[in-house]
Amino acid sequence: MDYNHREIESRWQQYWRDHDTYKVEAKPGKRKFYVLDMFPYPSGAGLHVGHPLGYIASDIYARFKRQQGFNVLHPMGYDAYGLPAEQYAIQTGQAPQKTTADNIARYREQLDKIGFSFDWSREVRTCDPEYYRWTQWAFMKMFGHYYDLDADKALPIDRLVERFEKEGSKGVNAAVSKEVEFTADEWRAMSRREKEDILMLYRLAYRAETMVNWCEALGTVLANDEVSEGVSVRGGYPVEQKVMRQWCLRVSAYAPRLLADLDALEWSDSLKETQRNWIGRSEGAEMRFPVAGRDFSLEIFTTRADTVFGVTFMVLAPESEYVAMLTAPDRKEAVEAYLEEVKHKTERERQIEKKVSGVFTGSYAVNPLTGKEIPIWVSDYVLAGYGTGAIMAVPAHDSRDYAFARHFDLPIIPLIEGADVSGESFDAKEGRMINSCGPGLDLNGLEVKEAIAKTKKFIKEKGLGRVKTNYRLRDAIFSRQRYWGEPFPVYYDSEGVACLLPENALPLELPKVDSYLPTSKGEPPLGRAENWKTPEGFPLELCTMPGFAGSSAYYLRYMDPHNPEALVGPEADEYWRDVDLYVGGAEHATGHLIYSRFWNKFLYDLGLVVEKEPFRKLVNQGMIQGRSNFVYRIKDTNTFVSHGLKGDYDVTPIRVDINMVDADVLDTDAFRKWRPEFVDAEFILEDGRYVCGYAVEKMSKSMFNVVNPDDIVERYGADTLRLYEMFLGPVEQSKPWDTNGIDGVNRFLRKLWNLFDRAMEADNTAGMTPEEKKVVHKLIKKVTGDIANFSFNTSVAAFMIAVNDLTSMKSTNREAMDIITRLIAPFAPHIAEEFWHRLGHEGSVVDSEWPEYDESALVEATVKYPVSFNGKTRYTVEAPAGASKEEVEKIALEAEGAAKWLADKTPRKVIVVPGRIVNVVL
RNA sequence: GCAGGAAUGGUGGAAUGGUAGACACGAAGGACUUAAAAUCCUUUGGCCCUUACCGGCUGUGUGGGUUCGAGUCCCACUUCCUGUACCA
Repeated sequence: MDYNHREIESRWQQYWRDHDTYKVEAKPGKRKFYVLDMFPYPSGAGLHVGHPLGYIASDIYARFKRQQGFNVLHPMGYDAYGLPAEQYAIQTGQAPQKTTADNIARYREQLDKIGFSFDWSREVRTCDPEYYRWTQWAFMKMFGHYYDLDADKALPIDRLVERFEKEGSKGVNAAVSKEVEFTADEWRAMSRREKEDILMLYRLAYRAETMVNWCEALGTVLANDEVSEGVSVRGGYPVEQKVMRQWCLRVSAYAPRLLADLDALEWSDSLKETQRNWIGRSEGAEMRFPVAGRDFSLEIFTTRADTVFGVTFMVLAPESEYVAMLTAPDRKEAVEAYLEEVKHKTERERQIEKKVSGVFTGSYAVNPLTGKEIPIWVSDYVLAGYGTGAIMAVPAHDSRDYAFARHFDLPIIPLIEGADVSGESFDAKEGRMINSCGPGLDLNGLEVKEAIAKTKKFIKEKGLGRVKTNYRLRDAIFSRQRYWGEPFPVYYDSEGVACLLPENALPLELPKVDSYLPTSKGEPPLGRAENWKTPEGFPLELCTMPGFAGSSAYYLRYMDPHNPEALVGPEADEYWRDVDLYVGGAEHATGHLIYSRFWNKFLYDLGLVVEKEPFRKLVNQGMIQGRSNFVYRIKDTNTFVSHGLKGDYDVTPIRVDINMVDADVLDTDAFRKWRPEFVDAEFILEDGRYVCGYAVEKMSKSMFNVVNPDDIVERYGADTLRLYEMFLGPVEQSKPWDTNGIDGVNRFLRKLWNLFDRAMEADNTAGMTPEEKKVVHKLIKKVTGDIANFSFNTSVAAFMIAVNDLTSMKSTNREAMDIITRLIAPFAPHIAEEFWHRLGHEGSVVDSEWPEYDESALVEATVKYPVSFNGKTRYTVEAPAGASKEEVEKIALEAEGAAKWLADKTPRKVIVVPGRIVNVVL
């Protein structure tokens, strides 16, 4: 009987469906294991061979754990809200509800063909009202809480109101957008509107003015990467900087915990490091510089308190509130001109150009340590969003300040012994201080680190400022002027105050609209929805939530997907707790993986989840890149020249569909038929063939390099696809897709099939021979270890070796086949299921027991000899079965010289092979 | 600039500090076949020696170091990838 993958795979997939094989329930008392994949965005292009890479790896792991006796939760769903569906809707008028549902159906069909062990009864879709009611619910909870820094957790906003009523803002230590001070009496005297405005500064989900890229023509906010040189990438419409009222999440309040809890996670160092950088903790001091002739001070943040004696000017961010306050009347025109210039640049442009620009305000600050007056400037190299939006400039020891000082010819005072600042600044935090002595503080001769500590202490004692830790992590902007997302459960009352809908109004369903464009008044598309108001007639929020909203807590919903009372019920949460293994791309390092951790910590503070971190172990699978092919058109002709000859012509490379190319040789007839403009194409061939060039790029439809897993499954089978994707190399590594090796993997499965067939025919009921036992147990040991280490390519290789060995020893042993069936079940579940039933077992191989290996089976085939050594020590030499006693002894004795360093140690075992010592075991 | 990672045959890639190149692809040769496909066998890092598959030398980006022994550990450098970037 031949290996017929089509028949086997469709039969067992049907069996799994019929028997609900992958359905899982919480079983208190049984060890749980939660394996999760980052759920996909169902794009119109369908899955390509890169998508399943991580899913296959996690599926193998999930099946392995299940065979080891764990109760494994392995769900799947769809991150269904997103921009592409909306763009498509705008272009075609098709409802995103419909296109998304179609795409999901297609994804499901493709996923099913690969034989994953997902429990589909737990599927979630972020665009499903029964799911997103919990996204809206979480938002409401965040709106209703603030972050108390003394309790170091989120507390109900009512508690804050109580304190305000009793004591005003005094003693309240909370994460806040802007410090405000008021007494209890003042609070009580405030209007409702005023109180709400104050509370908005504290809420974890809050509305605030934020700087955005606004494109008038498109009627929407654009991300920085959607803007280039002041115009929108799409359409080329002008874009300006604009302050807009946006919903935000106070993620920054959790920065210290997000940083601290990173340590205990089993994530890759690089990913943890990326998150640490993103959170960006820096310790420093906040200092006040009095403004000359005025009764207020400029607050700045610095990590280099030691360099105060070298401050020769101050710089404000253009958006800083200080600018208006400090601009002298005679400088007003110049400053305003500069602000206008900056306004038309995007933040990104400001960063890329790096052209030094700025303007003097006409005001001076007083250096609190020297009493000297220093000019205050405005420049866009200072960011409004970090620290206080103002800096003290130390040109000798900061490269940005240095460039600015050189450009505007401001003084530069070196503060570190031996630092040459004639050509560039000396930024390193090392060396001995000089020129740093003033009234009350002398830093001269101190090391930089000592000087920083001493200065911090000084400014604290003298009341010049305070020690402060800053974080780079900013609050997340949570509004989008788009249609295809979760509506906010928010309305605006007659005073314009943002209010929550009652919880029983959830889910607030996304209404139908007739067009997905902004309204003529420039409102988001929801402005077109009929009756988009509360029963009382108050208008509902028109923005929707961003993509990361729905993906922030989906892992919790899988635990208890049909619970109508809660996102996750306490029993389900107590049992499943957290994700033991999370597999997905590293591109989410600073997005989803921060937001999810934040979301989880918030729910943890509320006592709704038991674990403070959602993802215990994380594996980032590499990307599978595409291999694009190119043809070379000679400029202004319809003649194409083969890759090797293109150097002789002036050519334009054009991507061609890889389906028309076989081993880089173009099918010229197919190419002529591909596009009307190529019908008359002429070719200049080499050796009678047209050879294409190639490049490794992202796999994408627009690059014509997409390989569809369905085609591979159809031709070779799902088991081959699964094994091959694992065999390509380490899961974590990115690699281009190439089909060259796939025959080898398919050949292996056919060999395994034949080996099994012969074993069944032989009807051999004897036990394994020592040789068979050795092969099989070596395999158990290797595969068990490799799966645990996520090293699937080497396990596939181990299977190949074992099958080759058993084939060449003409093994027909059923016990050996039984063990191999269980071992290969996670990798190639269809063929394993087939074997399992042919071996006469009941039930699915999914529930078979993972084999234990027998160390003695491995040692048995190895000879051990006692050998005397140095006339004192006795130890054993372990050698392959083939080596003779004399040979081994001789080698061991010859190695005596090399082993002399062992003189005062007692070796237990020296492992040798003919020719040299391999290992000395102490 | 900063951070993290990587560099091994024609290719993808293996190697708890212990026979480098597992396994696979590709290539070459052979068997079977009218032929092809499929399958099977042999060879396959480089160089050298030999009638004799015996043997030798060399070899994991470069230069040093630690070690009886280094692809692996340490230092410096080169190149590439990935992330991030005026964060004071």
